[in-house]
Amino acid sequence: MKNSKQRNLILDTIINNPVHPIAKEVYEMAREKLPNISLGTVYRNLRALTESCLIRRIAVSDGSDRYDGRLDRHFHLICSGCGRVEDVEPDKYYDLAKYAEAHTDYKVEEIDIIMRGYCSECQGK
Amino acid sequence: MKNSKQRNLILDTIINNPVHPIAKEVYEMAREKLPNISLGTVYRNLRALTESCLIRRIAVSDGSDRYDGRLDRHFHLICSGCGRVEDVEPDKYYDLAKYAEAHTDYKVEEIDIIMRGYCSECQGK
DNA sequence: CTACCTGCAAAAGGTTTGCATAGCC
DNA sequence: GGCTATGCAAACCTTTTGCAGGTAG
Repeated sequence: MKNSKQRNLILDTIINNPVHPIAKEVYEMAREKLPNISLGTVYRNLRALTESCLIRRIAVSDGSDRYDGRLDRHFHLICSGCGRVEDVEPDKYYDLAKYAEAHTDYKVEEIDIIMRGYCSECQGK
Repeated sequence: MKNSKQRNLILDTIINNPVHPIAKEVYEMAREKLPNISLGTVYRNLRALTESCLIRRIAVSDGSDRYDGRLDRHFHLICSGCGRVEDVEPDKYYDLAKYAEAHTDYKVEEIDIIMRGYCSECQGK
C-alpha cells in the first residue's frame, strides 16, 4: 500500500476521535483539513484500512457502519436515546471467545459485542 | 396490527428456518407459497415484526441485515469461510449485561454478540 | 365503512466503481 | 517511469415510500 496524505488523514481522524464516526462524518472531518478530499476516497480508504486491520468496522444495524480506531478487545454500548456510542472495557476475568470455542467447533477470530440501552442522561426522559 | 396472510407467511418463514435469512431470501422463500408477494411488503413486514419484537434483526456488517426468529438470549457465530450463521447458547453462569451495568451507568436493554471465525469444515482450507 | 395492508414502481440512502489525472517510490 | 491513489460522477444495491386498489374487523 502506497503512502497518501488522504489515507493518513483518514486514519488520524478516526484514531484521534473517540466518536466512532460513520463514513460521512469522517468525510466531513477530513474536509476541514483537506477540502478537496472526495467521499469516494474516504470510502475506498475506510475499506482498505479495515482490511489491513488498522481500524475496525462496527455494524450497528441502524443506518451506516461506524469505524473505530481501537484495535484491542472491548465492546460498545449504544444509547437508544441520544445515539452516543461508548467503549466498555472487557471483563478481564472472563473470555467469551474461549467459551464459544469450548462449546462449538469453531475457531473464533473476531468478536463484536454491541449493547443497546439508555445512558444516565437519557434514563430520566 | 391487522392480520394479513403475507405477514403470517413471513413470520412463519423466519421462525421455521434456522438460516437467519436476509430480506431477499425471505422474499424468495415466501414467493414459493405466495407468488405475488412483493419485496416492498416483505421489507415493510420485516420492519413491523422487528419493531413488535416478534423477530430480531441481526447486523452483520457485510451486506444486508439478517433476521432471526429466536427471541431468547443467544449469540451468533459466522463462518468467514462459508458464510453460515450458527446460534450459540449463552453461558448460563455469566451475564454480560450485568457486567456492563456494573461498570457503566447504562441501563442495558439488548445485546448483540457476533463472533466471526471458521467452522470445522472451513478450518482445513 | 373505515383503517390498515398490499403490489407496483419510483425514490432515497449508502457504497462501490470506471475513468482520466495526479502523486508516490 | 510505472503503478497506485485520487477526484468526480455514474452505477449499484438495499431499503423506504407514494399511490391506487384490496381486505380485515
